[in-house]
Amino acid sequence: MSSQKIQAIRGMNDILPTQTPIWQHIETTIRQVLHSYAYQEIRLPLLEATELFNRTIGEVTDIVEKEMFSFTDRNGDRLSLRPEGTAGCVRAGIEQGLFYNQIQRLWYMGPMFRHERPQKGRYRQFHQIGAEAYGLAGPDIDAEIILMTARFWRQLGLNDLELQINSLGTAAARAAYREHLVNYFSDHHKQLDADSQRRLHTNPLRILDSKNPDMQTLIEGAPQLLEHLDEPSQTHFAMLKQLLDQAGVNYRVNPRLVRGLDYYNRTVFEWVTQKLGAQGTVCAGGRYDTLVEQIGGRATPAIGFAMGIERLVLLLDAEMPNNAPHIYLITVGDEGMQQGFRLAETLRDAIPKLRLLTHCGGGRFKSQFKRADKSGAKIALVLGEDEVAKQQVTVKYLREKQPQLSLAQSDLVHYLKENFFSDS
RNA sequence: GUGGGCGUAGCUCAGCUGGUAGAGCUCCGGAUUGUGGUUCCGGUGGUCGUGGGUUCAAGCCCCAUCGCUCACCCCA
Repeated sequence: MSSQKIQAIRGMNDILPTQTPIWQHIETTIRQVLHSYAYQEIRLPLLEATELFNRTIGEVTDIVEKEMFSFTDRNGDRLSLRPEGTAGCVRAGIEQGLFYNQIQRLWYMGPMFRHERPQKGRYRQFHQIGAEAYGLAGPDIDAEIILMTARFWRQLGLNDLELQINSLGTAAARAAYREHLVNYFSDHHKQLDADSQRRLHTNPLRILDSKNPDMQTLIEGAPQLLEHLDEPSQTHFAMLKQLLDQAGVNYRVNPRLVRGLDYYNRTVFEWVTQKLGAQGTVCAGGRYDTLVEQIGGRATPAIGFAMGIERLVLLLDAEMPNNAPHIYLITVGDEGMQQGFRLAETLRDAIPKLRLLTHCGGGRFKSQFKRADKSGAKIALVLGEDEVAKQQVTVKYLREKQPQLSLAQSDLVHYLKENFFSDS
């Protein structure tokens, strides 16, 4: 590779035709489930004022300073490519009055951008599908959201994801717990690794997430958030678990499941897999009752989640739906080509579901049949000199032992409908 | 930002102690003048990521640099 060759931006991937069928399959499946819960699509800009993200995640300086795609436009405004969907959704909801004494169940889908070092399942442009419910404070909507995600995996045929849930309580309860935790880890300061000593000052809850094996016994002994929950949060969490139990959804309460940002409260959940290396979270969600107010709206309870499509693609890679054409049309000579085009358009008019690939570029029968085979088509239609002269078409089966046959061109639509598309 | 692994044909990769660049797949053509998939034969395709150095000689050794990848950090 010459260094002058123009390449894609690091961490931004081309999704090639071999991959798009699985993307389409995931998108349509998830969309269908979202509609079955009566969630409504919202489409939002990819670009927002940097200030919007500063307000929501501003307390974590690393994210704002290093991990967003931000720039100054010609007017001198600071803009950022959206690193996630919630901030823009909340902004739009406030701006358009969607939250004013209203309940909203919304979903979105699209690319997000994070300026991080790429690794497996983690890219600079990645794609999320998310859903958010506004205006509901109770555990019932938490359960609805989680049940909906469980249905996604059933519909997609993913059965080895684990649901982990936890409650972070209220901000006040968490602040109190945070003090307990800091005291505990400070007492064992010498056992903390360098990263965790830093976290002690920046985000002590994150120490619980440490991957360092040497830290695990210390973490086991740490005070647990669930034991320091305020009473209403305990009730809320208990009811959520009851609703999940009733629905037959399995889960594991993971007391160490925390969030990097402060605006989360009460319910948090993740669907995780062991199959994707270090990036095992396929879907993550939680309640953020203070976020709307934080961005400048009236206090509005909210819960939402987002899932990474790339990770679903990695998990579902083996089972690609078949998008091969049904029919490959072979023609020889100018007359054949002309009749072929007319015939092809007639077929597409008559059978909208038909995937018909018309040979282009000329060539002899042999090479055209080779391409017909490679295309994956079930049937080759042949229009050579003989057929043209008789207004016929030859039907040859490429995948099964059946003698080829010749039909009048005018009978072809009937023949195909009869044998392959009886329902259309 | 930090650390490991890897850059050789469109793809997957081999290349010994430094001695003229290889295979499989793909693609094109032929065996078969209107019939694919199996088989056989032939062909196209390379600045060995890039730049420098050592050497009679570098894909291989040394330095630098770019890229990919996995992990750490972070995780909205």
